[in-house]
Amino acid sequence: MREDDSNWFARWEEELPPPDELMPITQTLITPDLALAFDIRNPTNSSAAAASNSLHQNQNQPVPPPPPPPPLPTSSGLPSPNGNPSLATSQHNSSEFAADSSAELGSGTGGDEPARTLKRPRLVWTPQLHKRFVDAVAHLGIKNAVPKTIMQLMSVDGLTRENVASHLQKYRLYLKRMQGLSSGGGGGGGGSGGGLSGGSSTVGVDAATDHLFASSPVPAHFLHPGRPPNSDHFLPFVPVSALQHHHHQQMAVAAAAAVAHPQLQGQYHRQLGHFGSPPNGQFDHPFLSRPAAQQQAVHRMGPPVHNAAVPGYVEDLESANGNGGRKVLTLFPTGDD
DNA sequence: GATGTAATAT
DNA sequence: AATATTACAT
Repeated sequence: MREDDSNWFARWEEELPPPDELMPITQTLITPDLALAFDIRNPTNSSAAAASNSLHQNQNQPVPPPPPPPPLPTSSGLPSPNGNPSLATSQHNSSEFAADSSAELGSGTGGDEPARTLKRPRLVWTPQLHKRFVDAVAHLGIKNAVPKTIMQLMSVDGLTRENVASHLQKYRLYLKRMQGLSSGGGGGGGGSGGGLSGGSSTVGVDAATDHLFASSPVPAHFLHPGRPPNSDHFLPFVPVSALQHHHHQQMAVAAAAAVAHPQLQGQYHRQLGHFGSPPNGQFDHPFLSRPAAQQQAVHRMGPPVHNAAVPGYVEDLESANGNGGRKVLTLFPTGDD
């Protein structure tokens, strides 16, 4: 029963809202989007990456040697690039600013700005993004396909050379392995799923990111070194710039970052490249399980390469970020494949 | 410095 | 598991 109202002051503490109901004040002070406006990011990337990232890679074609990809008229109206995975399970992610202000007021603590301490979230290689990658490699040719150039060709903002390098490394292993156990079958290319399901018995133990790699057809010449790609057959590389339609404010960002722990992790999020989307209605999966699915009902042009019905690669996005609670950077896929 | 590769870390 | 990071050789 109630004691005495006069004693309320004795237990005022109990009236306080539980910790889980508290929201850091910093949360509402500065929105992530606002943060973007100031281009707060981590300078860990090399100048090249930074340059490429910071600037709009409009018609800019930083790829001197290789054959210039012809602009393809992608009739994709690009409805709304909002097919954004998880955008802001925001909680106290703006910690950077909190730290920032406190740091400044606190008398320049060592001067380590959060902006410099920020770590960018892990990149999530969506099938779409991977395809972009493959296309880039295909057009560059195996020889010129080095991280830097690939990165440039991909024109995906936020993508770093290391991202590509890491991915490339794995991808090469994948190709290697594929050559081993698939000469004619097409286990490799078309994605006849059979190729990789069996289980790494032939060559070494490698196979982890295969689903991803399998989601995108592998250009033939990848497996047969010694024959230069005839010309440009595929790769409707569409200069992202072409589609860059800026209208209202900022359209929802393409990247998503989720924070989980109040660690010293700032959040990074910015407009990530929404690469062109060659019309295609093949991959219009509801990419996300969340109420934010992206749908692109475009039409396809022409299948340059035979691609078997690729199994809907619809891994739960959750599986990617559903882990302990690391934040992940997801370049949103512009439905195309 | 950029790259390739293996090993290791998160 | 999927990426990132590191170490070392090129």
